Amino acid sequence: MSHYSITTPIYYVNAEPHIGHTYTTIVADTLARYHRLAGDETFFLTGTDEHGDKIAEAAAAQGIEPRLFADRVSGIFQSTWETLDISFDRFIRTTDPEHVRAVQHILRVVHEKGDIDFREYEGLYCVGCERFLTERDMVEGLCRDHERAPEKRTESNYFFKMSRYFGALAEQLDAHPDWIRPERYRNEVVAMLREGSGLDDLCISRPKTRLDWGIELPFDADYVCYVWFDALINYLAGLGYPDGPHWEERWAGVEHLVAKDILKPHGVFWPCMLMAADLPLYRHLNVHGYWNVDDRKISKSLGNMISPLAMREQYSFDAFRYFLLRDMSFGLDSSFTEEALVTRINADLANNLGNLVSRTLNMTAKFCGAAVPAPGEPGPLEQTVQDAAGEAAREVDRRVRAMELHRALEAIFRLVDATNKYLDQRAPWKAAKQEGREAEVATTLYTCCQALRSIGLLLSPFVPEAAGAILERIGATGLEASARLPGDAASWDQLAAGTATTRGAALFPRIESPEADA
RNA sequence: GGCGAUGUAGCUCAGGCGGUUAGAGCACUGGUUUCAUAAGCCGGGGGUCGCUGGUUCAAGUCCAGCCAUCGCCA
Repeated sequence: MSHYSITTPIYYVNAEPHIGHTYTTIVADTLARYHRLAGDETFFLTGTDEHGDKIAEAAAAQGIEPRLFADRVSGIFQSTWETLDISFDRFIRTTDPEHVRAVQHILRVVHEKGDIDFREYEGLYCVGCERFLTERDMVEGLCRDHERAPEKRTESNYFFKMSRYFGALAEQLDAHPDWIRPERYRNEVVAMLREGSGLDDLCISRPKTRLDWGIELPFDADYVCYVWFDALINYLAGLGYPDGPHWEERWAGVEHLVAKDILKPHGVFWPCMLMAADLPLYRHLNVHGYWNVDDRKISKSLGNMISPLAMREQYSFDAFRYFLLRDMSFGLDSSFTEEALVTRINADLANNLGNLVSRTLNMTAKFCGAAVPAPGEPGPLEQTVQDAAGEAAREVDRRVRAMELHRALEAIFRLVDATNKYLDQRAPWKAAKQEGREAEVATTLYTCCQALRSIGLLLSPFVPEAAGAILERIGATGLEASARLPGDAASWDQLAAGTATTRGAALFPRIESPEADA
């Protein structure tokens, strides 16, 4: 039994779920569902990141405790994913006791190893920002945000001596070219590690006098752990580290999924931390691009964040899922527009897939008594459909494992096209009007039902609800729970003749008014 | 300023180690069908493969320079 674990980043609770969070989560969900169907022992981890000054400030602005604020927003994330039927196995919060314990455990290990230093430094501190400023925070010596002069201050903090692992990290990147993928992001990390790129040891603490909303350092009660050293460890804690029953197997098969903005922490900090803690590295870091909306960056002020619940309300969540998975080339940026969404839904889901389901089941009802017909001997045309199913199954498997979900969907739709074409070639609506061609009609519709079985299985990780409906209508209810991919999607003669079929309403109705606004 | 990525039909993208008339989907368009969600199926138009120069018998495919866009770093 091979293990497969997939993680999303833990989402920072300073915003509610939008298209960016949703994309990452859907990709992870699709991968998790695929690997479960492929027979892997699968674990899907997501959650929320809740510490830090931004949350402390946001809570203060509302006059509530940080914990309460975090509870609220974290609750929104969790319930949103539940509403959307995201199949996560664990929703971890950085405020969970297990997480706190794991962070303190790693801190202790790395500290005892001598990889954490206490250093005093002097810098320019802005009282308004409550933090030290860097060059880029200042304009003509003044704080960019507060337009006041920062004051010189000294402070002491703990530093993770990360730089001592840069050599080993560079070797890892060299030895495993696809460890960080797509390649463009691997190249960026390689560049970060080159001499003179300015990457240095990592400050991992804040004095409690300045920030107390965090995890206390186990070796100094005056400090809390800061940002990445806290957040990244969720990946271990969520799998059961350090003393849960399965964390080692789960960890051995772990795949991280992140957007490109957090490449550095995941591509550099995290592997260095793991090496310092003498833990194995993750299997892959998979990096995707940004969704722009109407060709602009998403932002609170523009109000173009795109709520997944609103999309579900308006188009069905499967349709939205399909669009996101199909229209973004994994790794590249992509643009969301309502128009592109509607075009996709109509062209692929309504015209090709939905209509195929509809015409197949209508004719099965009309000509075969609403039951899977008993097929006769398959001819060469039937063979082309079966071949197309086999090819789709193989290609989907390859593409999913290479993180090319958009290409996997493309492959499934080649099977849909092949089936539509086959149906036209056989034209059972004509044959049904002629004497003595009943067997041919039965074979034709049986072949279409078989193709729908393959399509339904292959599609189920991508659009679970719609795929389940397809299988249900051809009398294979729940098949996706027990099937094995890719093999079962290519196997033929699996439908029992006589099983009742259902016509059902349009799976994906055409959307006629593209001017609708979300 | 340094490093890197990208630039292929109106749009979104494919095009392992260079080799017949450069591909797909969408969009557009001609035909056809009626089982079906006015969907399907058959056919068609449309590209100086960013620009310039070079290597080669042969280059979107290799090299150099330039332009544009973007990213990372400083």
